[in-house]
Amino acid sequence: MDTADADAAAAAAERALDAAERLFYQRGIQSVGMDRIRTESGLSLKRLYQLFPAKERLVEAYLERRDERWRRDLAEHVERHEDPERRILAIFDWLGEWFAAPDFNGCAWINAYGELGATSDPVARQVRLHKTAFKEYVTDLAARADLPESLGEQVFLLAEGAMATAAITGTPTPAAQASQAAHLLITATRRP
Amino acid sequence: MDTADADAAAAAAERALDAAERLFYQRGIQSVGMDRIRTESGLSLKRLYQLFPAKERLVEAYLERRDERWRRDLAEHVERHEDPERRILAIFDWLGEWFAAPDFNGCAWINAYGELGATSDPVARQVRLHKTAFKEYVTDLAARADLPESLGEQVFLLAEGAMATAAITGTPTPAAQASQAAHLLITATRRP
DNA sequence: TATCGTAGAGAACGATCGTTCTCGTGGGTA
DNA sequence: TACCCACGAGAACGATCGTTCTCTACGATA
Repeated sequence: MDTADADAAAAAAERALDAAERLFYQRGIQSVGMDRIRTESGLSLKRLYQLFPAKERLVEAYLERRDERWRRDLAEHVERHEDPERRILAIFDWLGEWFAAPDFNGCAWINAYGELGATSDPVARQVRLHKTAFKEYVTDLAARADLPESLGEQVFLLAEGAMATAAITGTPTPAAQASQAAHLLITATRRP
Repeated sequence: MDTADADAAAAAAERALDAAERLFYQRGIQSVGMDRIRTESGLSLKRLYQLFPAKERLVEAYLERRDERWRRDLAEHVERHEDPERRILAIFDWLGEWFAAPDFNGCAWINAYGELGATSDPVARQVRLHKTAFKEYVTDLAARADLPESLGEQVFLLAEGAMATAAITGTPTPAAQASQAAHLLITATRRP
């Protein structure tokens, strides 16, 4: 049946992406071979290359799927709050929980850019897409709180700095520090 | 003569590090082979391995030498200003000039951590050393401006976010945005 | 001048990696 | 039942990379 084939392919792609995400995020992209992904996913190498004709495509798909989930999870957390200003600060609560998770290993896109941004245009493009989407989400939250776009951009920079620093230092404290800074910026910007 | 040998070795190491820095910073570490560094430096492979017994050592030395120069250049720029608060903002002027340079390719340490932080302890250590030194410099500037350590940490996060974002977007604007945020934080923190 | 040690140029080695190919098997169809 | 094809397992291939080895030439010393 045609739809059964499509279902099987989709399920196999999910399994491939699950393994790829676990390995790429934890150990970096270049240090994980396709053989390892085959072992971890249980798929044959032939099937893997049918689904993703090159490793680069698998990397793209990994970043794309993670982007959707990452931004969805963030939005779900943020929208548990009603107050528009509180929603901005909720970003940093969520980041703090993420930083403290045992498998936290920094921002997947900052890492991927550091690793392949200079050599792979598709990867660089995927990173830019994610970061502009995240920045737009933050400036959107600012606009809904009657705050200028400039504040959204500043909060975005704080979030980026917190992610980079939490990865390198291995502590979740940058989230709280960035939250305090965002709070100060909001109150300083609120009434000019 | 003994000292002549030492001088020659030091000069050769400089040439190796010059080539390594140019190539590693621009194209990433893993995508540059030792053969390329040999060609670019004009040194023989044997001499290269006498000076740096493994590629990892050359990477360490690259990060270490760049750290010294980066922080020295920053300090020289900052200390052209007398006012302690102005000195903090001068960080972002310097970052803005750096971001606009034609060969800017992000923060060498954030990039190196994304590429090798998970697989190379010496590299991860070198990145942590650089970032803690930079953070201490910023909090020191804050202390000299009678501002709390928390402000220094917030300014540090803004600088990190600006570096990561300038790399990914390819524009120098994050420096100005971070500078505005730092200015707001300073005035909001100055009188409680 | 004859010799010895050193250094450079580049071949060679062993490992790894992305990708493709071969082989064997099992299930669906006439 | 006999045939065919699609798939999985894993070997194989070609390229690359870090590192070492070989060979040759040269310069200092007795």
